Amino acid sequence: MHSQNLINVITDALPSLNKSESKVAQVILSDPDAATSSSIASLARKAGVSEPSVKRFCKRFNAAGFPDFKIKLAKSLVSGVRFVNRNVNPDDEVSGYTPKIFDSTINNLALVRDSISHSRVNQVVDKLIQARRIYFFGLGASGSVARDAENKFFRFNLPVSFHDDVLMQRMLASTGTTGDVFFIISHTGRTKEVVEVAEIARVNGSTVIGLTAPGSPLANISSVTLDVEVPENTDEYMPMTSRIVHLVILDVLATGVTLRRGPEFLPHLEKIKNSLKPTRYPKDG
Amino acid sequence: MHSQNLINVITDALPSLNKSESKVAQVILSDPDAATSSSIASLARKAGVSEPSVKRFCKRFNAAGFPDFKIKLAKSLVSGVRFVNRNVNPDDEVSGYTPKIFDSTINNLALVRDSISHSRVNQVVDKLIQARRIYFFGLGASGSVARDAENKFFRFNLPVSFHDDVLMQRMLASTGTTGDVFFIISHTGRTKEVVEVAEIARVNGSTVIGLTAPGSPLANISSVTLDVEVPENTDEYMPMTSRIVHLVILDVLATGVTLRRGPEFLPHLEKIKNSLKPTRYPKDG
DNA sequence: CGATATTGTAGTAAACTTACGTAAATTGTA
DNA sequence: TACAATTTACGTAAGTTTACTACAATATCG
Repeated sequence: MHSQNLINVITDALPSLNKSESKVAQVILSDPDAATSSSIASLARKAGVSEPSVKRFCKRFNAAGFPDFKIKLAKSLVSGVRFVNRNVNPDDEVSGYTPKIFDSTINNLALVRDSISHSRVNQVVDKLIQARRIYFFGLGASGSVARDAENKFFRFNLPVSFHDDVLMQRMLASTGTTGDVFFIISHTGRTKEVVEVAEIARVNGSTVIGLTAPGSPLANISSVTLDVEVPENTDEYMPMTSRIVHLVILDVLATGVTLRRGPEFLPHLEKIKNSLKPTRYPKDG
Repeated sequence: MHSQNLINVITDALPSLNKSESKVAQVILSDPDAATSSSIASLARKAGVSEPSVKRFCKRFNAAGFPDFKIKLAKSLVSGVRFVNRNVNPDDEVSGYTPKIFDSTINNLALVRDSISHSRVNQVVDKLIQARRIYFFGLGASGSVARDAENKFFRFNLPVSFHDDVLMQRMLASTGTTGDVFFIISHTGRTKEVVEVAEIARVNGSTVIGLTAPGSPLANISSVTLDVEVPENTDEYMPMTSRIVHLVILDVLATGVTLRRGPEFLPHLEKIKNSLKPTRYPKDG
């Protein structure tokens, strides 16, 4: 799950490590950056273990040896150091919480980037391409995501709308038929109203695409699900980043649709872009 | 200009290198990834120079020695190869464009994370704390950002609203007074209607916060500006990422306000969170 | 108590660095 | 232009650090 990023891999493996290995892990996790620039000897000393123990630790994580491990660690650090244990503290200054919030968002994006199913994305693009019309539904924060999606997808010359009103959603779902796509966005996938709307839509033969948490009621009832597993908000001060991930996934889908449409579709997009020119102050002015 | 990334730094320095140094540079640039996993000896052999020449090369680029250089190079490879020149191609498969879109978003977030002015953030948090009421305004894609902002900020027990209707925006701006904050979101900062609304608001003594491009008309007329400089969309297929950056900045601001409110404010947030429980299917069920 | 897994010791090989010397290039001078 | 002086570039070889391997010791568990 926490694939790719060495730091996360080590963190995940922590409970399964033996004594000296976990000593090494702790030293590395406490200051990964320092680890990349230290020798096997000094690291061993710091951890209170022997050099071969460090080497074994490296091998355990699929590195050829210590130098190779350091390289892999360094690579993880680029988007990694910042990943670990960077919650906002009540006494943080601006310079403290600002990067933390950016980093946590970046972290979640990277996780989803590495775990998202490409075949699912393809399936969803298929459905969107074939759609007679598309409805984007969401409540609360997901409503904004749905609204943004409408703003992206109307460009495809398709009847597209967004709704954040449960009653409208219900009514529209009940009028849907085969060929209609209901794209339902929900962080938890457990909001009853939302799940019910999805049920109604499916009963009437429409396609339901769920952008939501895997295993959730909404995911189970959808025709196709795009799974987004963003860690629960344990910290009171940390904002919810699933919205952002949802938006980026919609960007991906829009790109997929654009590419399927082929280059002859580009002039159309250009036309829409240019339509806004008269509303703007020119760049020199 | 090409700072940060070692590969770019080496490329830029190429003309100023002497014979053996440029031999080393060429070998490294031709396969940087291989360079990170080879010894100083094998690299020297490949380049047809001596080992100390390689070492001098490393020192020239501010590395302590060859191992240190390899670490730095490895880091560059992650943030370099990934971030640089990863536009979507018309013939990309899902597995091609999906990570590219994530990466470009991540890249822009990282850029803003490192360049955003903390004192500005602080100033804006000040204004928001002192606000009698807050209006979030945006059009098009920025409308969704404004809507999301409303969804975050209503939690602070303040009169907050969002509007994506120009006429409403104008009218509200004209009724604003001292103590009212108009938070205006715009990617370009050049949409005439939006700039006019900002003007109207300021004339009436309200505070205008602009979340927009630096140097833009909107930025110039705002009381405080949060500058977001996201590179122009040269590639037809690349989605606009400024929305995402805007959302994260609003997360930062909301966090700032929460922290200022202090720990006695947490129960209030908790109450709002709990209010949604009855609308959801429980986690086990 | 025996078997297995874990950890450390010591020796060795490899990798990296430093010091020094030679060659090449550059500059100044006649 | 020719030639010496000086600087710069480069390589050799020795020295030092670093990392690895094989094996022994210790701990752990049935």
